[in-house]
Amino acid sequence: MANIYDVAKKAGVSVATVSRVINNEKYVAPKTRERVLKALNETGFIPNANASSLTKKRTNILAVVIPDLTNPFFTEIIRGIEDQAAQRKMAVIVANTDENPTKERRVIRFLMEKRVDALVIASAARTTTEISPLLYRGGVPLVLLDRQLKGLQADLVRSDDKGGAKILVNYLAGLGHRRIGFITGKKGISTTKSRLDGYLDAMKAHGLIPEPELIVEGDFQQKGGREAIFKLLELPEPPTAVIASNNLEAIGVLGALREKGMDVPRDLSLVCFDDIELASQVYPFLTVVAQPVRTMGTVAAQLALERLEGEAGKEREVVMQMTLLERKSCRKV
Amino acid sequence: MANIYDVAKKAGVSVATVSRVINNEKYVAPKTRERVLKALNETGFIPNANASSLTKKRTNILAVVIPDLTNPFFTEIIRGIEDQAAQRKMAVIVANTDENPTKERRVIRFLMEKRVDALVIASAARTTTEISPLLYRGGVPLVLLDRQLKGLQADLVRSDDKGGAKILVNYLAGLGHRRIGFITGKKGISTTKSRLDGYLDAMKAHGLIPEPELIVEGDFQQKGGREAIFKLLELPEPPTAVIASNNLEAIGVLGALREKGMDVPRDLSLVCFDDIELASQVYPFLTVVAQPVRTMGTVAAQLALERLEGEAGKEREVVMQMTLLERKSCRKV
DNA sequence: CTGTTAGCGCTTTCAA
DNA sequence: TTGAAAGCGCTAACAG
Repeated sequence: MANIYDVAKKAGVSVATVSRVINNEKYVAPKTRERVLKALNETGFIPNANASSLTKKRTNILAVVIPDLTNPFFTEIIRGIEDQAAQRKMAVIVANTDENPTKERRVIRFLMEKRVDALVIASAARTTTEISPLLYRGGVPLVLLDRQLKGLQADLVRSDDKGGAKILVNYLAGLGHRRIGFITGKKGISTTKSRLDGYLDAMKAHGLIPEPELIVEGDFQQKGGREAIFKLLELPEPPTAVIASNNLEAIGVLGALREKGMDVPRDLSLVCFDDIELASQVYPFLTVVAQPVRTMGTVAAQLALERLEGEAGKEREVVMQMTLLERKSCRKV
Repeated sequence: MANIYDVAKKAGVSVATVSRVINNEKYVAPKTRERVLKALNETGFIPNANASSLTKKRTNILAVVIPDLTNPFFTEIIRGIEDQAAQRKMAVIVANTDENPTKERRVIRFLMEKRVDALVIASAARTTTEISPLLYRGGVPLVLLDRQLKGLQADLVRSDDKGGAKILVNYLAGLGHRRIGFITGKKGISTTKSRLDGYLDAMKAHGLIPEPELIVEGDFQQKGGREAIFKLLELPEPPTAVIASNNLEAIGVLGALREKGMDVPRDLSLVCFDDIELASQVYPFLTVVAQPVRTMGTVAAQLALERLEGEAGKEREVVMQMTLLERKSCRKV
């Protein structure tokens, strides 16, 4: 492949001039520019961004690290990030960690080695120490998305998880449910805790004792939802309603219930966090509390890019409100 | 940030030695290695991959370019690609083009500048010329996914679109439908044409004249499906069944129908290409022909990486079979 | 306006 | 087993 010297030779100028043309600098005589442009075309030159980033100390990459690429919650967020990045001429690259902290470490390491300019991450890590040394050393603008990492000095964009849980409990209690089961998220993730806390608070506020047996651990995946609901159904006195800590868990529940020949909402009421837009358009079924996903993406990207452009100062936290989308997965009791 | 010289100084060795340790080469005395490792740690050194790729001429990046990150069809494929890439220690980065050829051009250009090692792409381009010069110049192993680009010398992994269309028509005809509408995909995309061709063939095979008015242009997006179904419903004699060229179009149709107070399948039977796994688990509704998405991803990655490892030879084409998933969106007539 | 030249951070001969 | 030094392809003073 042609390099800048080939182009320079062909155009009869120095590499500096070619560089100027490539980077659209002024102070190149129109005629010279033309000759260079011609040479550029003839050689089929494609600049080596790795070389240039070596001197420029900029890659123009905004990296997004998310735990599950097949969860529409995250892909919608990415759209928001892309919108914002495009405006600043930054390229977005996406990396997936599969909710796997080890994989996440590798991915982050990789991105740091590539010297990406900024990082937006919904972390699968349970403790700050799993990734923070890497992050600090990199010294890259960092925005935490959806999930907080305590002690990590970084901007944070999240939703009001506690509030969301309360909305859900209030809704179910309003329908007359008293035994409300709760499937938690993945252990160690901040949203898992907040959502559970919100559930506990709201239960108490309704005078309902949240019995430990009603709370089962999940993993933010279908599998966890599936296993959790089996446990709940085995209870001497099973819940009449269940809250899943995210959309995928709810789907796991639905699948398990179907196998058992049970019907939602006839035999059990079900709600969860996070919408699945496509599904709800196919058939508006699942009642959920939704987050303003796209906006969360935009805001996260904004924060990251502001830092890049030199905004110093203390880390900021942006909290979004959740909204109840009532559909048909619950019944009065 | 520390560079290799800082480490070398701290360890009291030359940069060459440090480089050897970083890259896990042999012929480093155990003692020396230890000292270097120590210095590596103390400095918090993170190698600059851009610098190393300059000399190594390898980035260890497999790039995936897809037209719609929110379409589960594509995200599932990515999973397959990731599986395969992980085995070869390649990192996967994903870029989204929004079905926009211009954006796609920019994205590809960007990836070529970054000198990614291989490219898997479901192209939004309508003509080869839109992107091929770029691709050829880059000289990068290239695998086309789902969508063919005629004249582009590249491996191809796709499904039997014509066959899928036939399955769908046969199914509907079997239910007694004779006026079967067809919403095409985005103009200029290979799958759009193949699916339409399959529809036409199959209709004829059933002795049904595929009237032009029954064929409406879509765009592989919800919007297109929505607009198309409005047109079909305005027909003097509307179809009793409709085939959408992909999952998102079908969802657009469903939304439009709901607004009109129409019910599927009571008032209209609906089928489409490509499954939406999550949705079908929430409520198994839409009857579709599905492609073995995950496998398509793995195969695509395999082909790409084989080329990278020197496999020369003529371009290969892998064709997958489609499967009918019968659910509840159709009725007998 | 243009060219020369010294890096950017790392790898890779080549000698020792 | 180790180090010196010449690149990899580009940018950024600096001088002219």
